[in-house]
Amino acid sequence: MAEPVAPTRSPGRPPRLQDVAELAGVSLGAASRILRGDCGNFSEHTSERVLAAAATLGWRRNLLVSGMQTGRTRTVGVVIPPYDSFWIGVLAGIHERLGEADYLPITVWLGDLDHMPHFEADAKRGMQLMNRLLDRRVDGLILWPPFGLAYYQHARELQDRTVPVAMIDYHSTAAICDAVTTDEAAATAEVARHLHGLGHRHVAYISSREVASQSWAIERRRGLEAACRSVGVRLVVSKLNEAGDDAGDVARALLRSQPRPTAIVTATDHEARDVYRAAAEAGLSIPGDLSVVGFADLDFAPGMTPPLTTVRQRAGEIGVTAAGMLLARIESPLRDGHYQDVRVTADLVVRQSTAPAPA
Amino acid sequence: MAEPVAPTRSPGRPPRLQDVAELAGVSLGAASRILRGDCGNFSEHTSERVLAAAATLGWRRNLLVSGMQTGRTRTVGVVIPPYDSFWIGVLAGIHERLGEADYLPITVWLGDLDHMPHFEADAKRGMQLMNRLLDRRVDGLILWPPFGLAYYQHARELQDRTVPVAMIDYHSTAAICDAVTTDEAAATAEVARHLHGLGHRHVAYISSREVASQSWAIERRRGLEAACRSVGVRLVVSKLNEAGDDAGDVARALLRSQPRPTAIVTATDHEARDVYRAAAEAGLSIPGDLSVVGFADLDFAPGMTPPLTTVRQRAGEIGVTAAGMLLARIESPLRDGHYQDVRVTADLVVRQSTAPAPA
DNA sequence: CTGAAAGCGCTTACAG
DNA sequence: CTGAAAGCGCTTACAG
Repeated sequence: MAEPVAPTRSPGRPPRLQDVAELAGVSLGAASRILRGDCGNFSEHTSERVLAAAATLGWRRNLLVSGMQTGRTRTVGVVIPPYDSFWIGVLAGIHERLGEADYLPITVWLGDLDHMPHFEADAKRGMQLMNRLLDRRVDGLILWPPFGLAYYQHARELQDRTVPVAMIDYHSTAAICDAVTTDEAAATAEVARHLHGLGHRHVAYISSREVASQSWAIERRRGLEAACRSVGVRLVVSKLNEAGDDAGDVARALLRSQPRPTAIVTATDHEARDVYRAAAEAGLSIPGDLSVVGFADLDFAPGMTPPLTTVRQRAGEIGVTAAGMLLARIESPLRDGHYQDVRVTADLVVRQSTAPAPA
Repeated sequence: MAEPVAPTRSPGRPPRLQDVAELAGVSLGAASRILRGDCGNFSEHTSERVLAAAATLGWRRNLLVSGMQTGRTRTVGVVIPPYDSFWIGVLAGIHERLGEADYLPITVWLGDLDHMPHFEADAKRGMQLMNRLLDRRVDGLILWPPFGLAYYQHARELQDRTVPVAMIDYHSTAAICDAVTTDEAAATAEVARHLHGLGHRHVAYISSREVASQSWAIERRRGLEAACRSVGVRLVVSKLNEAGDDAGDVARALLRSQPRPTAIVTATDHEARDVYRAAAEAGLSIPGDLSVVGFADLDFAPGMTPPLTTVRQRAGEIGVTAAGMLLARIESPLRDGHYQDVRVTADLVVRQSTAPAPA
């Protein structure tokens, strides 16, 4: 590959359909129909001339115009935080599925890999972001739950601009839109069985902030409670504070409690990291003195010391599914009340942070 | 936050400007001007009535239309692989800067956190992706180098559709577009000084694939060569194969070589991981027997055992800078040949993978 | 200070 | 089988 040369800026504007039609010697309307494949009744000769003319001039459809005319932009707004590898995986799945269908996602990011945005603090900004998407006439929206809830709360103010929505990781009893969630019940049952099988009878769970938009957190905790009860494991639950920033403190407190749990399960791998740190401070070895189970299988989990046993959420599949559901909804909008609610399997990945309970 | 209710679908279409004008009792043109802030010569009374009418109806500008009319969509195409935390950071910076300017990035992803795309294999697909962006009339493009090169190589076929481009991590001697790169010379000099100070005199460097689009890889290797020469450290360079997948083999070979280097520097933190593995296999301890320096400071670097000494690239700043340059170029297009070439500082982060050279 | 009219680049009934 | 015309929802000279 040789160094390319800066292109000599060609003076003209992009070619218009008019130019193509003239070059091919047909009317504007004919050219339009032929180029959209609606060539039903044109002679092959004509079709070919038009196609050739378009190729010669380098003409390409102006999607802004067709968007305006047809009301469809083949574009989907996505509001999701690029917070960790789970969400990046979801985003990748969305891009993959939408790309196949020749749709383009338009993503609005908040925060980054270091900072999970705390949406509750700033619902107004959320609406601004969604409006920027709606102003571009996206055909649908894939939303992170805090935005999803804001969207529906402001549905009135949105007036006639509402579009189909798919939410990720939010399960609503009120069925307000299509949703994809992880099968929390099955996943937590696997965790409970795994720990029980290793002889653990006294387990602690560090839950996340359990705010309304985090329905997964509530489901995950309840799932684990039910599963532990059914296999006969005692479970002590702690919840993080409103800010969700005290996992370290919670872990330290747990490790000082008497009797000390022989295993700790955390809402996500993030908190498992804090447990590792607290255990090191307390001079406890993992998994010798303490077993740890995370959730999500984030990218750093296999590299932890020891590698973390965790539940792998299928991020890509979740993204693909959400995009697919939204696409279906865009095609056939609104059969009210028949929203889909898909559960995606998660898989327990046993690594070295779990071992038989100390005697 | 109570469970929201599904909105009763309002029957109408979104309000048009016409509706606003009628409600306010002014002409279409007047309403248009007032709502775009071009209210130069309208009575305050009139302005207020129009604004009120728009608010009442929930009218919002249709950006497809203004895009078509003005030729500006306030949208930027971004083609970048979400491959690791460096690129995610770049993406976050782009979103931040573009958002401030009320522009929206439209990103086309290839690959995901697990798979770095190998673009060279599929330039045709690359052009397709860029065309999908151009068809939506993006005002500019921020490109990953392999795409940037393809873009300029196909500039002819793009005809009059070219838009301003900013490239990340590509430095061209031919100055074909604005570019942001890391200050490789300064960064590698810091690495050389650090190792020299610890007494290392025989160092190995594992370079990346040095294909044309990876100009950073070439610069990084040359920078380190020059820096080592100037401080008096012997440097042995190995390059990865075309596929870039043999870092483990290269590391193992290096550790068997005689005399064995006392330190290994790698093109990125990814290869440093392979070195850790190879060292473990060979029964060598880091940093006791071998010091290791990575590059990028990816998210997993601080969590490695031992935590990796590496050069932190300022991903967010790189993204912000690229977006800013592109925005400037969109405002005042094309003062040919005066492309900017910004170097962003990188910072050596000393952790526990480097120590004095064994005697 | 404000309105009527042409136009952005297409699509889509409707005629022939 | 193909063309002339109206229209999508606005913006923007150009008149008054």
